[in-house]
Amino acid sequence: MGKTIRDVADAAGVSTATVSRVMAPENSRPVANKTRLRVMAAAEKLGYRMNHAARSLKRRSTMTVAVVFPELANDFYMDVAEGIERELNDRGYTMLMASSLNSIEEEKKRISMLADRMVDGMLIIPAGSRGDHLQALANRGMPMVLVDRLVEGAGLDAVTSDNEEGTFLLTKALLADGFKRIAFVGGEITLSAARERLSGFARALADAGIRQEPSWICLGGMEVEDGYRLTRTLLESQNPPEAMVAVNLLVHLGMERRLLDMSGFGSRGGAFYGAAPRVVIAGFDEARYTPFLPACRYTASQDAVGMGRRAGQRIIEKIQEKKAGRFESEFSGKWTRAARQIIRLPVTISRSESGAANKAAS
Amino acid sequence: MGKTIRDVADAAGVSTATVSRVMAPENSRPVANKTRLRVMAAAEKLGYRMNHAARSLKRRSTMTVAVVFPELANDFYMDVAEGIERELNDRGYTMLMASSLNSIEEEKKRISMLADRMVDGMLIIPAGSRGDHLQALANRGMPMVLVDRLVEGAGLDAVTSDNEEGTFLLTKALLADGFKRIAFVGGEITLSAARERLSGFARALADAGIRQEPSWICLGGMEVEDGYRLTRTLLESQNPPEAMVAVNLLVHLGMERRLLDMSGFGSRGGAFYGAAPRVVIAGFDEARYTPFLPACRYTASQDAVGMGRRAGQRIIEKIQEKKAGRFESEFSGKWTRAARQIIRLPVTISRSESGAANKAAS
DNA sequence: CTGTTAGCGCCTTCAG
DNA sequence: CTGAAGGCGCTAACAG
Repeated sequence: MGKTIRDVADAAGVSTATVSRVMAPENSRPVANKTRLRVMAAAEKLGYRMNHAARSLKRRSTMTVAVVFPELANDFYMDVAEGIERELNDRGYTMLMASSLNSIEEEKKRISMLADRMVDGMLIIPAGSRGDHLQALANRGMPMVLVDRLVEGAGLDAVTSDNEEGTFLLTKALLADGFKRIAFVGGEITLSAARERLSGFARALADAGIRQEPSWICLGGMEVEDGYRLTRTLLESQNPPEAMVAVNLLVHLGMERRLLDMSGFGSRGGAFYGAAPRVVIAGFDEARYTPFLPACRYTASQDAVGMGRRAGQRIIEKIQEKKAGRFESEFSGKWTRAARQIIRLPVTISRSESGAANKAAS
Repeated sequence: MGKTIRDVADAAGVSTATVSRVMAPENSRPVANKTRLRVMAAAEKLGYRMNHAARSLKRRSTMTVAVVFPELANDFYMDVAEGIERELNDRGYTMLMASSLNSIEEEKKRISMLADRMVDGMLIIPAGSRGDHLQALANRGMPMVLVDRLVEGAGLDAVTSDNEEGTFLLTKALLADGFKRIAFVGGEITLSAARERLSGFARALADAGIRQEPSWICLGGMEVEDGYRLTRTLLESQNPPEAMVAVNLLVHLGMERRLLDMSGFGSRGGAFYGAAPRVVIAGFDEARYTPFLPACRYTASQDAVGMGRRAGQRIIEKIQEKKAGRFESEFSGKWTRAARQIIRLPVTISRSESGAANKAAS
């Protein structure tokens, strides 16, 4: 069976308290160097492994942070995840990941299950725009920070991108290229990121003194299918645009897919995108395959890994603030809650160098 | 502070033992229905939440399974992850995910850290082909099953795809289309999946009575860059092939990317892939963007989610076998280790309906 | 600097 | 069917 701290203590000829102090240098009294070495040797020899359940029970802390994603199979989120994991690991924490399957109900379940597991804090990419359950948990003392998306009701910390600026730059770039008839495609308007992106789009048009054509604001959804559906409506209308801004990469994919289908390849072959309306797309997010999206002209990319790292840092800060706060409150009864903090990371825009229709058009 | 089982017991006028039995119906003595209801009501009213650390300490089981991936930002693995998570959740387990960053050293660290956390079992997609550390942990009693990739030294259970059959079918399809000069591109030969795929390729050629041209076996790596690099060598050789089988999707992407560059778009424009050698690719794995890969003609797709579910089932089986086994051994001193089990899921092959070069060529 | 002691919250025999 | 009692392995006072 597993060796315990008792075994090590006996083997080293010290008390369990001393072993404990050696095993937890961070927040413990100092131990004489000689003793420490003796203990460590004994532990090594016995193959002693800490029992984290016992430690957690006593310390009321698991050194674990839960991260809830709307879905796992998503390039952007997984880059964020890599960032979070690195940051957390660097600081001695473990990451617990879960998926809410894009459902608020699932999100609630997962979150309460994770809370029961005594995670020290939570990083959430909300599945929806309602955040009462999150707020409630946070108010009951769970350190929490939102990632990528904000939520209604203004209490929670967050780290996200400067979405508004992203679409602003994207749209400006299209305008600079001479496009005037520009549409905005996709966007679950209940999601903060979508609203912000639409807003940046509108601002760029306004800046250029261009009136928004209502039929070119094609909201509705953040998935591949949505881009596919909306693009058809848009391009088959009386009044099609000559350029489109995609709310995210999935919608962008759907749009490209529609263009591909409209080009008539499925039935009769021909030049690539030849028979399709010549439309250019500027899109949010980037991936290894964006060079192959023929209509893609500009991309705005977020620093996903950076976002993860930043979120990791922030949640650890909050966990430690809480620990300190608890100490304070036991001591003096005071507990000053820190102000809400929303961190926005810059996005970088770049021209797609290898899009096909793109090049053929220029 | 958190309510304890004691509070509930008092509120319901019963003993803590009874509350405990109500909270853990699975493996406990029966409780009178009236009492049960009273206890549940009290728990509800107090907002009682189980302390899992305490339960784990006592039960020596955390109802947690760790999953170690070589990397998180990978479509295929994350589909597997979704499958695992669903299965685990359905059975009351929690998934702990970690990334080995494609490094065996990191893998070792993560695994021993996770083992310390008292996970009940582990699902591993090995970072490399050496598995001594895995084997060792398994021998010390940790339930473990490999996913996607096998490992040297033949002790560990696994669930993976029928890789050999996948490339066999892919290659056969190309042959049926009349291609005879077929290359195999990419593959870290230390990884079982790569070896198996190469083997399927070779078998298809042999079946067709075609001699393998050594210079068309372009091994080396599983990443985008590898496909990019290898394709150049291959196509600029004296003796280029007319079709290529890609070992996986990342390599495939790199290959397409090279074709794109060789088509001369970067510098002079022209028809899509027009100036590039006309080559067709058959690749392993599929994604939402494969329709946009111009040279792609066939794909062999694995059931990633199914693989995850199967792996989840298998590890739970092993965890329960172990529990039963422990009981046995206390009783009679016997512990029959079950035979090794390797589960192979079928792959399905399909023609890429919308590849561009593809269509133009036909 | 080190040892003694008293639990953390829950489960599980063993009695009743 | 239910209650009483003794830990699981570790930590955090409090003494020495």
